[in-house]
Amino acid sequence: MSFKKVRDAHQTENTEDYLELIADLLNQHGEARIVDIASNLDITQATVNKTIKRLQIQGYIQKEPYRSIFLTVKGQQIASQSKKRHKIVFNFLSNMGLDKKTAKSDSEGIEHHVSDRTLKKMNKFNKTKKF
Amino acid sequence: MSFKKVRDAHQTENTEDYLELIADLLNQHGEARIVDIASNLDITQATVNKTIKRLQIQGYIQKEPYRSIFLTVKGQQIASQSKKRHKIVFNFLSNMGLDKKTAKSDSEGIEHHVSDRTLKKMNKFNKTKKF
DNA sequence: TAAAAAATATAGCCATAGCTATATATATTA
DNA sequence: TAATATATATAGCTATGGCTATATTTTTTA
Repeated sequence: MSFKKVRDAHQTENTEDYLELIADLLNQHGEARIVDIASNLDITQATVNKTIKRLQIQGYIQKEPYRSIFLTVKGQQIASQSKKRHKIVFNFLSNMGLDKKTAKSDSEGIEHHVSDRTLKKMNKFNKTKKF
Repeated sequence: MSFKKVRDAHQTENTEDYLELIADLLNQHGEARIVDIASNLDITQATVNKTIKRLQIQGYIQKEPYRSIFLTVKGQQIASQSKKRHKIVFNFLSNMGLDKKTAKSDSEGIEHHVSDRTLKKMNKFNKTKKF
């Protein structure tokens, strides 16, 4: 038994949640502000500020002080992969017959722990309704 | 969008991994030692020692210094619930047609993020091969 | 435009989970 | 039984992600 993969996933999980959300905010409102991220994630602005700083250092986002947030190419790639995975998992859960709320909430947790292999199966099922 | 549930799950995730593993070790070898947990989780004994102390303080395990580990009733309950969830998810992934290795690895990540509602659907599918 | 409100930033705190290095206790074996 | 090996414990470090309180900057509005 090895949980190393699970732990590694955790390291990137928060990053993926942020980047996916930032991409959504940029699409929906043209900008992503700390205050919006905070309210969406239900955490304080101070916490968001700190994480944003890390994401910036790690090269996922680009930002000037007191200005709103943009994704780097690296950040966009992660965000779009993440979004894609999220959609497949959400659709799969929905196709299983789960209500929207459950599918939404569970997919947010599960998306980070699904291998490409499993994702492919889910995707195939979404399209053909067969495994 | 709210990731609060995801974060709450994280808090208990490591706890569940430990308790499930300790239960397995107790079943298989009659005792659960720090050294075994460390090798199973692929982390150092020092880290295990620290976490074990937390689990003890939180009332999940019972332990004397330099002695092996036992689960409290509270710990046993968590371990068995966790094991049950894990099995359902693993079987579901297997039934989807995934190989054992993938099913094992993905189920370890997914088990902590699956709601009761989703679990029921998976269980039903495992039994009837239909949703 | 000046005052008030909102957003952002910073400092300092906590808990968790990793690590290495080292000390101590227990078990094994020569 | 004494020496060695193994297991456990502790100290001290890092990074992360929460928090509150407070400062600063930007935006809004009176």
